[in-house]
Amino acid sequence: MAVENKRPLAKDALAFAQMRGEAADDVVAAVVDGQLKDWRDPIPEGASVRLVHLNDPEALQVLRHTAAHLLAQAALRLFPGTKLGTGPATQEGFYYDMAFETPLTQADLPALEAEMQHIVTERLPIDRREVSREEALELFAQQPFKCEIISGLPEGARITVYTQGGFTDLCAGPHVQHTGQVGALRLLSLAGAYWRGKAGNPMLTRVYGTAFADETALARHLEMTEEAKRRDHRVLGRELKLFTFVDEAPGMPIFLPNGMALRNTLESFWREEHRLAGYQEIRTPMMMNRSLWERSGHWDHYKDNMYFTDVEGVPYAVKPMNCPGAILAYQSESHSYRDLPLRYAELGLVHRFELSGTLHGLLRVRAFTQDDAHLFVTPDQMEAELARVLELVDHIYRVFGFPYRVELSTRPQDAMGSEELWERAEAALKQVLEERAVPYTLNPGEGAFYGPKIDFHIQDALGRFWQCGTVQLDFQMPEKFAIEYIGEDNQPHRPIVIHRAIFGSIERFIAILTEQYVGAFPLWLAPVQVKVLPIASAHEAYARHVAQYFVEHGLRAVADLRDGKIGQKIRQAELEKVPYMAVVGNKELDSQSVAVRKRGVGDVGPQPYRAFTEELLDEIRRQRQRREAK
RNA sequence: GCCGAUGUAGCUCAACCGGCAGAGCACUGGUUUUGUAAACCAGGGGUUGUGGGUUCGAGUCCCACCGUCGGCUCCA
Repeated sequence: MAVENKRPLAKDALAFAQMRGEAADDVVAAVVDGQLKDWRDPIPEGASVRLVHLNDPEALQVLRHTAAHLLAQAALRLFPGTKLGTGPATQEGFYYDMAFETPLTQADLPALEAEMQHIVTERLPIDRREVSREEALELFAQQPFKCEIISGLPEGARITVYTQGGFTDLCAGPHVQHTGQVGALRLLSLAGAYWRGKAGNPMLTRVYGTAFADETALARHLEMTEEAKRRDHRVLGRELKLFTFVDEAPGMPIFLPNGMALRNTLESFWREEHRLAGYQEIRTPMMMNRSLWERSGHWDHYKDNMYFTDVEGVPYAVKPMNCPGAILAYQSESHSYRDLPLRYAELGLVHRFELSGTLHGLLRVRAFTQDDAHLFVTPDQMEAELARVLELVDHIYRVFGFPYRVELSTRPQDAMGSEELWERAEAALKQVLEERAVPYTLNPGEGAFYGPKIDFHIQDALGRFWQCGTVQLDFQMPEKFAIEYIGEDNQPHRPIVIHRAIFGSIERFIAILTEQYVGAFPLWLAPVQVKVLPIASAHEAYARHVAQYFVEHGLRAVADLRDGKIGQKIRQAELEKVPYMAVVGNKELDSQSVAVRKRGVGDVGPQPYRAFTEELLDEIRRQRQRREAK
């Protein structure tokens, strides 16, 4: 039943539009003093107002929120007895979490979508009403999840319900004027989701969909989703033979020669940058006696994510982190304050047990290599050293051209150590960020168990953010292991440890690189940099000679000596996304040259192969040292 | 781990209501000697993820386990 407003609202956005002599039909919300408001909200005297029309960007979230209500309404029409959870709009569309009496399957989606379309054509007006808590509880007596939400609302909270046709939902809004304004919608997928996102709660069925003002915009969005699939690093990883996964080692990638070439390039670049930044490389054991992990606190705080084994009755743990090993390295000799800051870098392969459902290609694995480092510093050096780390992170990310986002994560629930030390550590990280004017967001309660951290999230080509770099302050490990240095006063002092990683995990970084470049890696990273393609078997020896010359001069080159036509060899090299092809036939043989073909461009003309080599080497140098002019 | 889906040749995918497991690409052999995105002919390749069950008969139906995919939770 439609609900009438007993008292007409003061002046709402529609009235406002009419007052200004504008069309009000397609007004779906208003931005009042910078905040998105329901069009039904009264507009206070003197506020700054911008009307949001159906085709404005802000309208999308309003329209999608309404689409979620359409979904709930359709579900109740088709499956009475369905219990409703919540149904918000998202970046990409909307979803609604519901508990169905019989499990919903993919096959039910078309009928559900058709019912939604039907409601759109009904053009049902959407009315809002404010209700008391008692009234709300009565209204949703059949909806236990809604009752839970209502009961959880703070005293005196404004409770609103929206009604369209016979369907009423508890909702804070905003919503469009009538269901006909949801111009184009599509149900996409089904998933399970814990009620209120808590693992102990019942699992609801989440139906995902998306909605737009019109079909054209929807079609464009679906096309972009298709495009996104082409960039998936798992697909590209197989096509380009970078890595593979086997059932025998879930979540543990096998790096194939191409992936290994890419990886080695990243690692040698990383080693060089760290050498210049004053780091020394170490390597620590893959597994160590369990007692070490008991001492470090990992046993208490990280046991569920670790792998264990027994050798001759001695319990061992496979390392999930590199820090204890680095501490042992530090302890191998006594240190003076003159040694500090001491920077131990380690490309450390760690194993972490992750729940099976969370694995995702190279982005989420159970075995990965952290480009780790542990910096041992005096309290005085802490801030300068943190600043140096931020600079190195920035420097390395610039080479890849990634924009990144910074988050400061603070004390978690199961934190180790005193509150006072935590506060000091958090203050130090905050200060360094603020001094350098790095924009960051606060992530309360998300720190590591031994200290707060600054995380670097890199956006992939599809706009998703992944945590890569991390800088963590640790006052705990030095205490646990009682490490020290001799100060100027000839007395022992406790150093502070800074843990940090820049790629984060080489595996994850490679996944992001792959998606970023759609597999077409820049020359310096490409697994095969140049492929020599002989026209006919008569040019085989020359092709081999040229390829060998490339290899001897530091290029990753191969010759395609198969019996086949040049067109076929080119096609294959293009599909393999090899940056350069060097075609050799009679002309090239006579002039000691190669006919250069550039990936994605085509034939760019002949060149003496020696000069071509120099050009490639130069291009590689430039790419590897790319700096943004400051 | 949880919810749902799914698993056929190295890859992408066929195989009706339960009735002889197939194609393209890739691979191997041969023919061909080729000039900028796919030459031609032939051949090999499978205990249909694993283990049970139903049935005269299972890729197909049922159960369990494993992997994968989409999410949730978690995280580099």
